[in-house]
Amino acid sequence: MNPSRDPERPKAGVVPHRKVGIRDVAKEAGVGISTVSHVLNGTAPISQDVRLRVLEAARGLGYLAKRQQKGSIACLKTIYLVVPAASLPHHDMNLVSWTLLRALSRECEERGIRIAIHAEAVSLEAEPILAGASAAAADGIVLVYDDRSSLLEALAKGRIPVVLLNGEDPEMRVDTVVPANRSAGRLATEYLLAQGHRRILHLTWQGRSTIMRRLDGFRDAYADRGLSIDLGEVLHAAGYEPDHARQALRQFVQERGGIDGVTAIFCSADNLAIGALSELQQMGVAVPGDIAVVGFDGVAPGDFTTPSLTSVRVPLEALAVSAIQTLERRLLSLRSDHPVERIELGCVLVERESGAAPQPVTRR
Amino acid sequence: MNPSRDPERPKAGVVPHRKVGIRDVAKEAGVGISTVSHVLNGTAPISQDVRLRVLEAARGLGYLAKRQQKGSIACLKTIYLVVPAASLPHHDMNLVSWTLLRALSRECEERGIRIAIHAEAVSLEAEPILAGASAAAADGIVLVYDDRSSLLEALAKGRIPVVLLNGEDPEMRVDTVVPANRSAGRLATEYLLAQGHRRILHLTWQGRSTIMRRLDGFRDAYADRGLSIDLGEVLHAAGYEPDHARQALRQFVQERGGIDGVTAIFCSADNLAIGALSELQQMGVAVPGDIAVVGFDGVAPGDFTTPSLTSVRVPLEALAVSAIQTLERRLLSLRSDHPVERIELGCVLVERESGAAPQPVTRR
DNA sequence: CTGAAAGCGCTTACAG
DNA sequence: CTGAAAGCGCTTACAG
Repeated sequence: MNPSRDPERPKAGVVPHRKVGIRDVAKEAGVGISTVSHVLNGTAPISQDVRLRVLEAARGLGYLAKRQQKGSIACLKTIYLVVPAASLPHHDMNLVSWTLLRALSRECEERGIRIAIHAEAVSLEAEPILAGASAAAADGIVLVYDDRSSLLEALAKGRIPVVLLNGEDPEMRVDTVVPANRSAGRLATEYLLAQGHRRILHLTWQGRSTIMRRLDGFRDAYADRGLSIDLGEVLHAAGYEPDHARQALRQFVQERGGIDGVTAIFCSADNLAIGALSELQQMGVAVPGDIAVVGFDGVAPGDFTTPSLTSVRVPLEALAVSAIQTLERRLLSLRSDHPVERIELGCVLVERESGAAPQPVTRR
Repeated sequence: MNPSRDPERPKAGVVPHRKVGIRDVAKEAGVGISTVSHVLNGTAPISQDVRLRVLEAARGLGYLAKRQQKGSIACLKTIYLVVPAASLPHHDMNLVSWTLLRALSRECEERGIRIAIHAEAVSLEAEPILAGASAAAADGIVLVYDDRSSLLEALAKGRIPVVLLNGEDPEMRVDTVVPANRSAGRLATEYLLAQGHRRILHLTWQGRSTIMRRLDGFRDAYADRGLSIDLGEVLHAAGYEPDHARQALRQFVQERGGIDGVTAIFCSADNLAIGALSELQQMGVAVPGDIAVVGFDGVAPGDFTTPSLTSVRVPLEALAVSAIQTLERRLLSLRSDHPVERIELGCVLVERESGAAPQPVTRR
């Protein structure tokens, strides 16, 4: 109708909110300025029709989001970021960390939050962390990966709110934000089971609590279909790098005198999947023809490998945003007795070549 | 200093925000009105000292919370509340439901959100729910307890956002808010283990997925101390009422020809604990002298039983608030691809008489 | 780094 | 149920 509008495009992340106001929304929705106000505040009975039109416009223009954010910024000026240096070097795990940290810093930049980074001595200890956070006048601490119980215990006793990102606190002393690892592990496994695979190898490593949840999900999927978990097989690599996967797979084949009936491999990290793919290729095994491969992380671009890698995508951007929001909420309700929160964000399976069914069983 | 002030009392829930404004905060903090604005928006470099004073005042007066809420109200006008009628009658489970639903309706009232209740035919079916929500012009659906996979599947396909409260969706199709059952089950068990108990009976029933997580936590606690889970014992009652607990316990004693070395009972609901207490009393067993008893829910007043019941308190009010907030966030980010959220809220152990150590082992 | 004053955006009686 | 106009609260140059 109105030719001069380039209509609603929130575009996930790139919100162009130069200065959207209530008047823009009114114009967009074709109503009066006060009507918008009434809709937004529920201060007058508005017809369903107009109400939805206004909300639609407000959401589309990013006004709703803008208004939402306004309240929060207040209390969070500086965050103290604590990351084990050990998680930074190395291959793709690195890519995951890197993407997560970039998302975190982007979100902070957008909101004008300063980030102070904890310079780690040898390993992360509570005292220097708390001292550092204090010195940096930080309003909150974002702790990534390291979820040793003693560390969490000590940090929780400090006066600065802590959010643990990508780690687990089974004793719930600090707020936590993690991908729904267990649920996603199950999802990936079920994807393979639905294709008819029964003997699936779960290739993983034991370094991190969160990774073990993917194994839990692997087992869940079998249990859910009433299948014996003994049909599946769990193989622990010595680490999370492609070479570790190769070694583990090679040894497995050696010990069993072959692939031992396995028709699919579900890896707990893309890195491992990359290693598995190359080892399989070397063994002359066709993927996905002979063996299907599914990864986990979904950070690397899809055509990074041949065949392209079917993988579970972890919502790293959303995790970063959620961590900040959780910190904000905690700051907002300080001294009130709001319970500790654990937030899990769902992952989605990105279907590409490596995990495809040998023949189209499900559809056709 | 200022004699006319009745200082900050956010008082969890009963926020008396008649009309707190930026000027109230300024007066409270003893600064200019624009300084407050600058602190809240980060629009000028403010000294750490003044900044903290202002934030303190803003939080204390409930201004921060008020401002936070403002943004949200917009999109959520009506919620469609779906509760299995079967969960409403009966004893204490009832008390739990009742408290949860009251918290939900109080929160909605405070925010001017209308609640439309789904009138259930025989059992909850997706189609009539979606139709009813549409007819009620609801902006979102709050589904309580019922987490059958087929129901969630169908509801997730509707166009109205759904939040599942006190239920589980392992496949993560809808946003979920639950108490941290597993973590709390572990907490309660660890509390008993720390007192020296080794042979603990977990008295539960199999009706609900969320309740089974408390059993998981029971096992976690043993595993965490490197103790064999065989030391513990799991007893499934036929239902969640006190009588079911009594029956189950009686049968257990009969079969084993005694209490079989059990020195503590961890019940997955206060209701069961109440039944256990009365059965133990009838058997002439002293609580906590001979056997310690710990419940789960923490809704009933502490002196409801003799001895008073040590129990895990589930944060029902916070759960209700969180469910509404989750719905709001979903509405705010509609059409953007924000991942599905699962939120767990931590529970705390309320120590009273029934779970006390026979002799002070831990302290002294 | 802080505040007095001008100005703008949103809210709020009120009319239709 | 909707909008024009008055008014209030918060923000924003700007001075010190």
